[in-house]
Amino acid sequence: MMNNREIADLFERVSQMLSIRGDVVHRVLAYQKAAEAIRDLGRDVNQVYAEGGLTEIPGIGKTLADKIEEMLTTGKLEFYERLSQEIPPTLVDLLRVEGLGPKRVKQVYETLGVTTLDELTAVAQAGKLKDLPRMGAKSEQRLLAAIAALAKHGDDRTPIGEAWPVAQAILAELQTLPGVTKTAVAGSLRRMRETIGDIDLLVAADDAEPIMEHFCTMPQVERISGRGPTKSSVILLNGMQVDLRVLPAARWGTLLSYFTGSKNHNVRLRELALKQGLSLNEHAFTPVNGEGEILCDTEEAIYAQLGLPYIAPTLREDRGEIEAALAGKLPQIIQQAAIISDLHMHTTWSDGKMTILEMARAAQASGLQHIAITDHSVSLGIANGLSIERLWQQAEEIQAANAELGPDFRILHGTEMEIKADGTLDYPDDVLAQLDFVIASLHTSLSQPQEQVTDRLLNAIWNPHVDMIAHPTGRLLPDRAGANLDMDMVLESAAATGTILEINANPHRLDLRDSHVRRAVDLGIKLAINTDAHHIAHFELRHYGVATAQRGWATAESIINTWPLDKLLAYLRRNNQGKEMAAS
DNA sequence: TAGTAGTGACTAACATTTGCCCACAAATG
Repeated sequence: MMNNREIADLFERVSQMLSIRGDVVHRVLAYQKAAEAIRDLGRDVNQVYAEGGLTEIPGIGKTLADKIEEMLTTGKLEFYERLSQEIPPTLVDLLRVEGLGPKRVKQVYETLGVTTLDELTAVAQAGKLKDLPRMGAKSEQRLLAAIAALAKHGDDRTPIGEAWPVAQAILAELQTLPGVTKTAVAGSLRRMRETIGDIDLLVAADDAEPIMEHFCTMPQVERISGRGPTKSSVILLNGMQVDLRVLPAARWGTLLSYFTGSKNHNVRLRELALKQGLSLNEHAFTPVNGEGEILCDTEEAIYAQLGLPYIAPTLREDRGEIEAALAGKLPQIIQQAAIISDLHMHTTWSDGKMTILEMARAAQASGLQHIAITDHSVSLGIANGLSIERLWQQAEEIQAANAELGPDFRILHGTEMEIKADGTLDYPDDVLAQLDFVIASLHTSLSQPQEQVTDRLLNAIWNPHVDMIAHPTGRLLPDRAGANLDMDMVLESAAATGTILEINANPHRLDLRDSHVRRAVDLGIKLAINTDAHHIAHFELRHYGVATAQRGWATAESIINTWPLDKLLAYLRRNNQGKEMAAS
């Protein structure tokens, strides 16, 4: 049985093979779009197929639905096998080389018989590339350098938590240069995607040259991959690519909008502009037949010109936000300022680095009104999980801390309890009943078969005392995929029981991920944005979680961290009673 | 290829910068 990722990967591959073959762009795009749609579906494609709903997925018509059916039922795709006879699938690897596109790949395949990266390296070293039409010695050397760079750094996307600080540091430096009036992060980093391909930076200044010069000669630059009057691109020593664009401040809005993307969102905006007889680019709106640029110094002005309400960067993925904006149905997405609690954190009682009081004081100082202390449970020995006896000792310390902090702040006593490999929970019900907030989590045996690991999670969800499931899949970006959960069942059960699902704000987790958040919101599931802090410094990671919630179109009402304490406690009480009644 | 209109055919994605070779491919959102 193939899963979403496998089907998306195969469609992606087909799309690239078609582009090498030179097929019409619409066909290439259709497979590309289908790959994205399946990858970000937020549901198991097998389930959708079983319901007969494949063609309701945007971008999936009859032809592609048939192909998905073939893959799901036979595990293969005849079309791909046939295409492979014509275009060797290994050619797709060549596209990863910077500077090699579909046309060149086809050229080296047809003229030199090159099908792999190794063969490409060999012909380049032998000097056979430079004699091809429209190639030369420079191109050959460039390609060899690009192949070396690929081998050294790979082309994997970077987790946002690693890219963000790098971008902020460079931006802070550029900000100090003379003539710089504005700076911004753009691209997928501004849209807060969970992983980042490259860092896009913008600067407003009238004279770009000195800024480009400074940018290209920063000590952390390994090499310059492009340098022009308004746009430069460098590779850092850590392998990350950083692009910089410099334009005058009067064009800031169009520049920021263009560079923030997504590409598909931009295309949609430009289509809308064309319907008004205006061409939109990063410089301005320009009447298609005539003079008179319309400059936009803010993004708001662009959307206003197009007759749309402002669309936040975290929504700009062409996943229905344009249609929603046109219909006046954009969600009022959650804002970080609305958050008044953090319900998942650790202290020195288990594997945290700070005491209960230190965590509480820092949380209060950062504007929160209540928190839950949720140390690990007994069976997670590696994290010094709490025995029942120590749990009650901790309760006393929390009581004392609450007394000390006074009425304006409240510490809830909770736990992050193991869901053990056999599916049982780490504390008995009578213990859980005495806690303010019970989290259940998977940390071990994540690689169990889907049914088994899903059953473990469902058992926890249906327990009357379990209030929330933390980081449901247990994934770690970029390398650990997490448990192979049946998310449809997990989400349906959470909806049925009122069990809260966490959006873990740690940028290596962001779990639930955005597409699952979107689906959870549709199902009316309540969500929590928690930092899972092991140190007060980790409270600063909250914005990653907020952004993920925004990317899932979550409103404040869906996020329990915006609720006052009495509302939260009433919800938890009502839910526990509801589950108990359902169980009896 | 998808979508729409109508059962086979037609239309449909924007707009730029850079490098390098000499008219275009690749890369960017």
